[in-house]
Amino acid sequence: MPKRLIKSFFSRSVHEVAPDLIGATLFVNGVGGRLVEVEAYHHTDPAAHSYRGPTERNAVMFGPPGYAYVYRSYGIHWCLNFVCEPKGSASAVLIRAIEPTEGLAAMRRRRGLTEERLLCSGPGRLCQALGITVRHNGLALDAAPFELFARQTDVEIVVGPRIGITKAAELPWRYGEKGSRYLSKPFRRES
DNA sequence: TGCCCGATTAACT
DNA sequence: GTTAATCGGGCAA
Repeated sequence: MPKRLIKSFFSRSVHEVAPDLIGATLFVNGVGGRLVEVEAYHHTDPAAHSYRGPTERNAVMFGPPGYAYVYRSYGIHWCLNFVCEPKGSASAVLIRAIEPTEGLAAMRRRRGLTEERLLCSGPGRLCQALGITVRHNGLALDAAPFELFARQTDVEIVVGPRIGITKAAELPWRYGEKGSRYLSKPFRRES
């Protein structure tokens, strides 16, 4: 029986939570799969939305851990984050890619695609496939429509610089499952 | 108020 | 490899 992730799981440093999320499973209304790629955003990090202090958009990041922070990216896409650390530290993990296992038909309908590998391989793509929008902003991760379970087997984790940012771009705060076909982009070294 | 640009994606060449 | 799509946050004026 898989172990459900509860709020205490998220009440730690983003740098501990992020690698621990690789191999965990996420479902939204029963649709989802294995997390294979995430990135850590710390409040002292110039690339983090919380870096310049609280605003209407990032308010959830300043609340307690174990909640979803959803924001619009490039005016088009939605991106899903998990708030971590003690309340007020305003740090979060961005979910970047999922290996789809449940609800493939619903994902294909939402994405208008048939190719499985591209269904959830990117932060905007996975939100579209799982039906995540701003309606999910601020919802608890241990209650419906979310279901989040710890990984049950060991995984090999690779680390690298984060994608698509200009500030603090050199920090190796991107985590992925070694060799996964569902990554948004390959990691430079997989050894 | 106006302007710039981003934790992106897909459709181009 | 390049670029358009599209919108709200953040900051200058």
